[in-house]
Amino acid sequence: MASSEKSDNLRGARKARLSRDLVLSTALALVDAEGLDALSMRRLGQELDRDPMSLYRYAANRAALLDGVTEMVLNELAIFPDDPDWQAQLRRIAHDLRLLALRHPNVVPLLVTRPLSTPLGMRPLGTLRPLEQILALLIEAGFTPADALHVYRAYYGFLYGHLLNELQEYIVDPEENEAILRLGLHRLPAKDFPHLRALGPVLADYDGAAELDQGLTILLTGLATQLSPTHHHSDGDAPLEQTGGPR
Amino acid sequence: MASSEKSDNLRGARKARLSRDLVLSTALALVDAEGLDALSMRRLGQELDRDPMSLYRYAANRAALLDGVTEMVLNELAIFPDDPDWQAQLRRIAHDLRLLALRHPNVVPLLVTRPLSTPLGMRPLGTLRPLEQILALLIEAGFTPADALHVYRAYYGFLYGHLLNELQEYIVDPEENEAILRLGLHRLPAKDFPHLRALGPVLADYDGAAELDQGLTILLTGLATQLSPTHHHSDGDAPLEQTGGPR
DNA sequence: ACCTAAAGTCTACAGTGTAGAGAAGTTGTC
DNA sequence: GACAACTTCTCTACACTGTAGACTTTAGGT
Repeated sequence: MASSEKSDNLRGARKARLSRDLVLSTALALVDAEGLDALSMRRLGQELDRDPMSLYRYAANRAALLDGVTEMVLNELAIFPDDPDWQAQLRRIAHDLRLLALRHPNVVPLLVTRPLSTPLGMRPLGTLRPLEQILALLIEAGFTPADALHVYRAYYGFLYGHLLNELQEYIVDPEENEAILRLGLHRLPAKDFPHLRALGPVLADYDGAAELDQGLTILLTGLATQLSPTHHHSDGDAPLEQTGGPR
Repeated sequence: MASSEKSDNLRGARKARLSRDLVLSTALALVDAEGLDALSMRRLGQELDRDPMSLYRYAANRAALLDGVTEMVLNELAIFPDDPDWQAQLRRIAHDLRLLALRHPNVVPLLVTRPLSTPLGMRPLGTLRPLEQILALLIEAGFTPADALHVYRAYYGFLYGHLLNELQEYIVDPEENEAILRLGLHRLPAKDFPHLRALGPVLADYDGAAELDQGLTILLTGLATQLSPTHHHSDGDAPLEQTGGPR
C-alpha cells in the first residue's frame, strides 16, 4: 500500500526532525486507528518516514514506547487540586477519564496493564501525576494523608473497574452492536446460560455515564460513613497551607 | 528446572498423548512461573516435548490459547447460585477471586484485558460462567433480572478495580518489597510528588483483604439504598424493603 | 572550514505465529 | 492378519517481530 518511500518528500520538502512528542503522538494515532498490534517499530517508522531504528532515540524499547503512549493519554486528563469541593471534583475527573477511555479504547489495556508490570516508583512520571494530584486534592480537602490514600484507592479502583466493564460491552460500532451482540448471545447454549441470554435487550442499551454516576454516588456516600475530612490538620503535621501558592 | 528435553522419556516411556487440558495447564504453569511473555508456541511445545505445531490441534491460535488459560483459571472459582444469603456469597466470591489472582498474578492482565477485545457472546464459555451464575444468584435472591445485571456490574467492576489496585502494589516479593518500593519512590522529584513520597511507609503495608472487605461493605450498603430484592420470590430470609427503583 | 555531538540509517540475528503438506500413529472392519 | 479411515504429530517455509552494533549523514558552534 504505502510503499511511497521517498516520493512524498522529493521536491524540497525536507523531512521534519523527529521529537519524542511527534513519535508518541503518531504512535497514539496509529493505536487509535488500527489497534495495539499495529504498533510495531517498523510500522511506526514507516508512518514517520524514518528508519525504525531511529525511534530508539526517543524510547528505549517497545515497552517504553507503550508507556509513553499511556503517559500521553493521561496527560489529557486535567485535575484541579485546589478545588474545595472534592466530591464534585472526583465526579468530574471520573467522567473525564471515561470520555478519554472511550476516545482511546485501544489504549485502555495499556492503562490498566502496564502498572502491573512496573513497580510504582519506576513508572513514568506522567502516569503518577493523577495519583499525586488526587492525593493533593483530598489532603487539601482535609483528609489525613493515609485516609486520602484509602479514598484514592477505593475511588480509582472503582473507576477503573467501571471502565473495564463498560468497554467490554462496547467495542463494536453501535450500528452493528445489537446485531452482533444478539448473534453472539444466540451462540450460547440455552441450557447453561438462561439468564444471560434473557438479558440480551437490557445489555443492548448501556448508559455508561449514568451507571458511572450512580456508582460514584454509592461510593461517595459509602465513603462518607467511614471516612471524612477532619478539617483541621490533626496532631502535629506541617502547616499545609497553599492558598494562592505557586503551582 | 524442567529442561529435561527427552531424558524423561528415554527408556520406553512413550510420550503421553496430549489433551487440551494438559496443554492448557502446562501453559498456565509456564505463565505462573515465568510470565506471559514466556508463553510462546515454541516454548510451550518444548515444555511438552512436542513440535510447536501440534499445539494447534488444541487451540486455534495463540489468542485462543490465552483465552484457554484464563478459562482454566476462572474454573478454579466456585459459585453457589442457591445460597439465599447473596451478600455473604458475593463477599466470599470476592475473596476467593482475590486469592486466585494472587496465586496467578501473571494471568490477571489476561483476565481484565481479553474481554476487551472479544464481544461478549464470542467469549469462551468458561469465562461467562461466573457472570451467569452470579446473575442466577441475584435473581434467585429476588432481584429483577435487570437489577441483577446492575448489581453485577457494580460488584464486578469494583472487584476488578480492587484487584488491579492491589496487584499494582504487590508485584515484587515481600522481602524486597519495601526496599524496592522506597528506592522507587526516592527516584521521584520531591518538588512534584510530595504527598506520594510522604506516603512511602503507608504504601509499604497494604492489607488487601481488609481493603477489599471494607470496599465491599461500602458497596453493598450503598447498593441496598438504591436496589433491593423485590422478593415476590420464594420464602426464606428477611428482605430489605423495596424502594421504588430510580430511573 | 573544521570539529563535535546528535540524529538517522544499514545490516544482521535470534525470535515470533502459523499456513501447508506430509508422516506417524491409532482405531475399526473384515 | 490386511486394509482403510481418521486423528495426531512433525517438517519446512515465510513473513514478521524487537533490537544490538557499526556506520553515515546532518546540525551547530566557533
